[in-house]
Order: sequence, then structure tokens, then C-alpha cells
Amino acid sequence: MPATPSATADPHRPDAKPRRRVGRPASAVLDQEGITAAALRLVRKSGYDGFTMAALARTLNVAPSALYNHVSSKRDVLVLVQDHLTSFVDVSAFETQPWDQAVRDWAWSYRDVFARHTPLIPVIAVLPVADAPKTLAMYEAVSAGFRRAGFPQERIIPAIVALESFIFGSAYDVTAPADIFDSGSLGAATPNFSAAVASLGDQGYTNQADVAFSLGLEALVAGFGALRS
Amino acid sequence: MPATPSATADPHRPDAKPRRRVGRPASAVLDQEGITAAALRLVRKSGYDGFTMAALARTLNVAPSALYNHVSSKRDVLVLVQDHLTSFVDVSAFETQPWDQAVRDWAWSYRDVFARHTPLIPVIAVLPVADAPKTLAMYEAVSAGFRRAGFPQERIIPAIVALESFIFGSAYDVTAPADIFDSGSLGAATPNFSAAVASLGDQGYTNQADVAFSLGLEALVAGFGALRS
DNA sequence: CCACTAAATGAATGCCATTCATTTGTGACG
DNA sequence: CGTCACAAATGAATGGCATTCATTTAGTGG
Repeated sequence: MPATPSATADPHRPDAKPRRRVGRPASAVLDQEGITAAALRLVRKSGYDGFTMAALARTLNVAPSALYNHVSSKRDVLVLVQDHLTSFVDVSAFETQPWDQAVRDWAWSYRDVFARHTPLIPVIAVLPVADAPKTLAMYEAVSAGFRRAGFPQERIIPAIVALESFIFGSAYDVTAPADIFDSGSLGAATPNFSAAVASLGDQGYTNQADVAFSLGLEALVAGFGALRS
Repeated sequence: MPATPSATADPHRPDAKPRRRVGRPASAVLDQEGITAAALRLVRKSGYDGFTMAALARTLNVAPSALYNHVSSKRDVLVLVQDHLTSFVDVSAFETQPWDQAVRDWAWSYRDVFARHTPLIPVIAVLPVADAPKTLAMYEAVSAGFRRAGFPQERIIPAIVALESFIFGSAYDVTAPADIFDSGSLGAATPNFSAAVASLGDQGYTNQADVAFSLGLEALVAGFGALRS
């Protein structure tokens, strides 16, 4: 039975000094699961700017170099976090709902999860699925839903990829500042754009991001729905 | 007449030593335009990994600290590069083609430009338009095209945002490795996904990215086209 | 003519990911 | 039961990075 990684960390006292003597400890302090959990906790608390290998090591009460016995790089840790987060994406609707509603539920859930983790998007987008088992499981659930809905085999992956691209791009929108469309002093030179922006009213940008996401998602669902046989 | 930034750099000889004496030079060596051009050249040659303030300074034959008289951070340089690149996006079809074809031409052009510059996407996606005049000009041209095509004012921005989200996400796909969907040893556990992947044949991934982009784009064009009055 | 400011240098600063030598414990093999 | 390979920790480098600051020099406005 491997030691639970929290066994040596005491969250009550902020002593935090790595008071462990040199050499292999009696029972292992670290493992990938513990590193992943600590990384996610750290990101939630300090954001991706505050997420450094040194800070991660500190929360685990360990020297930074110890991490490299379990992961080979910081990117490796991000991959672990990414895959873990993917398990929070809700694919259950593919079992319980008609195809179009299942896609909606999945897409919103997927966007919401990664809107809080946009620095992972460049990592996910080019990550081989073999390196991320939980992500692969999500694809399997979605693919199965598409097949049951009558999609021709060779359209399933392109449709999922297109949806995913839209989802990733939309995740960034959620985090954009509210005044992103204020043209400032240049507004006079862009009458059409400015008028279009003015017609939006002054809902928060998150809401605006939701409007755009909904609009695009409905178009994709409608367009792809027509492919079913 | 300000000095052209290439005047002091000799691309024939790789001497490269910043042999300039301390103190303000007779005529300014740097300006934002020159920095932007050099940054783009550097990125094309060395990629975003090789793009450091020190390397940029070296190509300009200048000490790194000199850059900070003209930009306030590395991010600032990236914003300059981003805005410059946006002027390469082709919006001319909005003047010459019917709306649907104009959107296609613009979207493909936009994707192709930023597929080679994906590290800029996190910057663009949350950048206020007021900080990027050429980007603003692109939005104006696109907005005008949508208005002329009969879009209701308040749908124009959401539609453009949705298209842009799809475009940014799709730009990442272009750069993904060819074997991104190989499930390796886990393939047995994901029959639906594996079958869908197998049905794709073995075209390169760039082509696969094009298939997905085309599929999604057509769905969005069709869906948004229905909004016109 | 003089003060101010702009634009360069070069020397720090502090942070970061990563590597390496070293120490110590564990488990497998003979 | 001993020893030997390996696993897992420490702590001290290493080299690179963006950025800052004091300093120097040169134009510019009053």
C-alpha cells in the first residue's frame, strides 16, 4: 500500500519547511496521482502564473528536484492536470438524451471546464490521445453517441474535431475583459463595427460570450444533424 | 526622416557585436515599426521558443534593455506582431463576393495566417481591440460585409465572435502531430472511437484538419446565413 | 545657454526549469 | 543473510530568462 501523499503534510500548521533528511524515505512521499491533485489545487489557488515547479514542490513539502523522479517536465504535469480535468466533462447525456441535446450538454460542460484553464488549451490541442486516457474515454463516449445517432463513420471524427475547435476558441472568450470591444478613440473610423457593438447593450462579457457560444453551437448542431442517415 | 532600422544591420556579415558607444546615438536606432518587423523575422526563423528579448535585441544590434524604451514588455511585442499579422488576413472578398463566399475566403485566410502563430492566440483572444488598430480594421470590414448582407445589428458581433472562436481553435489543429488519434495500447477499450479513426484513411493530419475545418465552416455559414433578413 | 527628456549601454536582480552528485532505504537474488 | 541494483529523496549547481536601474550621451524647448 503506497503512502497517501497528504500523510506527511499538515494543512493546519503553516510550517512548510521540508524537514526530511537526505536519502530515500521509508515510504514514498510522491506519486503521479498526488502530484496531479496538488497541481490542480495550486492552480486553483494561485493561477497559472503562480504555478511553478518550486511552488508545487513546496505544497508537497518536498524539494523541487524530487518531482523529477515522477514526471519528466513541467509540461508533463500540465498533461496530467489536463487529463484529470477532462474527467469532469459531462458526457452522460449521450446515454440519456437525444443526439442534439447530448451534444449541447457536452459542449457547454466542456467549455465551462476549460474556460477556467485556458493555459492548458495549447497543450490539449496538440496532445496525442494515447497520452491522456481520460480524454480518450471522453472521445469514446462521444463517438459512441454519434454512431448511435446514425452518423456515417468517416464523418464522426471531423465533426468532433470541429466542435472541439469551437469549444476551445470559445473558452478563451469567457475570460476576455468586459471592454474588449471598446474601440476608444479609433471608434469614429469604424462605423459599422461600432454600431454593431453598440447594439449589444451592456450585459457583462461572460454573458456575451454565452450568446456567441449558443449561436455557434446551434449552427453546428443543426448543420451536423443533417449528416445523419 | 527617422533612420530605417535595417540601416545599421548588415545581413551579409555575421559580426553582430553591438559596437555602439554608451549614450544616446545621433539618430534613433529603434522604433516600434522596426521592432515589429524584426520580431516577425525572428519568429519565422527561430519559432516562438527562440523568440526572446535578448535574441530580438541581437538581431537589432542593440542591448536588450534598449527595447524597453519602446515597448513595455515582451507581451507588448507580441501584441505588435499580432496586429501586424492581422493585416495579412484577406478581407477583400467582402467587397467582391456574395456574403457566404466572403465568409469562407476570410475564414480560411484568417486560419492559415494564425496556424503558423498559435502562441499568439492566447494573446489575441483576450486583447482589447483598441490596442490593435489593424485588427480593428479587419473587424470593420467584416462587420460592414455582414450589415450589407442583411444581418440584424445585434447578431453581427456574436456571429463574428463565434466564427473567430472556431477559427482560433482550428488553427491549433493544423499544427497537431499526424498520429494524434493513435490510441496505442488503449485502443482496444475504445471500439467506437477507434473505428471512427480507422475510417479516416491515412491522409496527413493537415488534410484532416482541413476536412474538419471545412465541415464546421459550412455548418456555421449555413446556420448564420439563415439569420439574414 | 541651460534644464529636460529621450535613447542608448552595461551591470545587476530575481526567478525559473532542469540537472547532477550524493545519500539512504527497499527488495530481489544468490 | 549479505550484497547489489535501483528507487526516491536532498541540496547545490547551471544557464537562461524578462525586467530594472544607474549612467552616459545627445538632441530640444524655454
